[in-house]
Amino acid sequence: MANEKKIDCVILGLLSHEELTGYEIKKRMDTTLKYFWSASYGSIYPALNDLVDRGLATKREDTESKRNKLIYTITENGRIYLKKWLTLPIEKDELRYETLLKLFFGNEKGEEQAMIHIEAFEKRIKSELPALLSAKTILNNSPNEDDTHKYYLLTVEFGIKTYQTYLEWCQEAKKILTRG
Amino acid sequence: MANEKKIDCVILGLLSHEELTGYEIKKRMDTTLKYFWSASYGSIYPALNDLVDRGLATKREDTESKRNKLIYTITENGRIYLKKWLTLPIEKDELRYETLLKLFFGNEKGEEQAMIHIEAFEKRIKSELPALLSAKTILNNSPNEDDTHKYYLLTVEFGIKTYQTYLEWCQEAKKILTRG
DNA sequence: CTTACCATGTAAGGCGTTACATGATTCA
DNA sequence: TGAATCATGTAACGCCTTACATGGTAAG
Repeated sequence: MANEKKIDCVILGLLSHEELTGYEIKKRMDTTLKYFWSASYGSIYPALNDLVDRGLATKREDTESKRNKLIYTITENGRIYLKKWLTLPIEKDELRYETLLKLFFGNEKGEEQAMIHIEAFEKRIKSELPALLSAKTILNNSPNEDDTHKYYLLTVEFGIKTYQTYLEWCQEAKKILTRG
Repeated sequence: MANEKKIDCVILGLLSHEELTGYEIKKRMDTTLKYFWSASYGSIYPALNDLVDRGLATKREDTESKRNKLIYTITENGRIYLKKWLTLPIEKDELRYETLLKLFFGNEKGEEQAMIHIEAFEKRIKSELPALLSAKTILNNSPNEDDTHKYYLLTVEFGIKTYQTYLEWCQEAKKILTRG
């Protein structure tokens, strides 16, 4: 019962909110979860079939749509599995920023090059922040019966706060670079 | 010439500062770099031998120490390789926080469980922050000839700022959880 | 004298991405 | 009618961690 694969848990988590196709799961990953998690089709589709095999989800064809959709639903066992995982302590929070790695060794190429990386970073963060801010507005204006929005808000708030701090750091970093 | 493996670049970066053994490289990873990068012996030792095979580093036995040390030195080609990598645009900055994942699906187990995860996160951050703060003090009081300390400071500053923000978020998150 | 740490490595296996392969539908 | 998007999947491959294996040295 140990060794819960993260990909299984994310998918079950998403399915605990609503029925979804593999394609839709990928979309959630790329929008809602992308600030703290990611996954590719190459891991999602096999995982979905695996979940069905283990009785944690069921699969059915969508008859209403014209498209060849396969809709996945979480089962009672799937919900139990998810809940169990949720109570386990966090194994790993990992941050892997190539930007910081290159800055750390920045003396080898000098200030100009370091500045380029900082500015690229700043640009990316600035471009992603609006989506988070609008998500917050939407969530605050649409409370829902179950508390899903509240928990979603927790992660959005994390994103906003850290991204704003990243931008402050960019200013500070440029100052450190150009002084001395 | 493309497809620079990150592990090679980190090692070359560390070697660009000073000669090191594989064991010492691992130590740097676990202290200095751990806030934004990590690697295990299982990737470090093979990578080191590979770097030697490709002429990017040299290996020699330490005759002075009583221990069986293998000291690695970056070569001129290694330095060229490193510099080249430093000029390439960042491919990926990745954050993968299981804490946020579990909070996102938190409604399934409720407030109490979510609170446990937030407090565990808070505790971890609080325990790691002092090392960053003391690193900053040390770096500010020991400027060096080459600018390595300045670039190191950039990443330390990033760590301090984000960790402090994480702690602020913890307070905010608890408020969001217990209200409404 | 034994615990902690120094020190180097390998093998198996897990996990995941990338690239490929295919085809339907919607929209301009 | 052609591009974008919807939609599902597989195969190859890469990269890394975990666990194992081994032994020396320093310190209490």
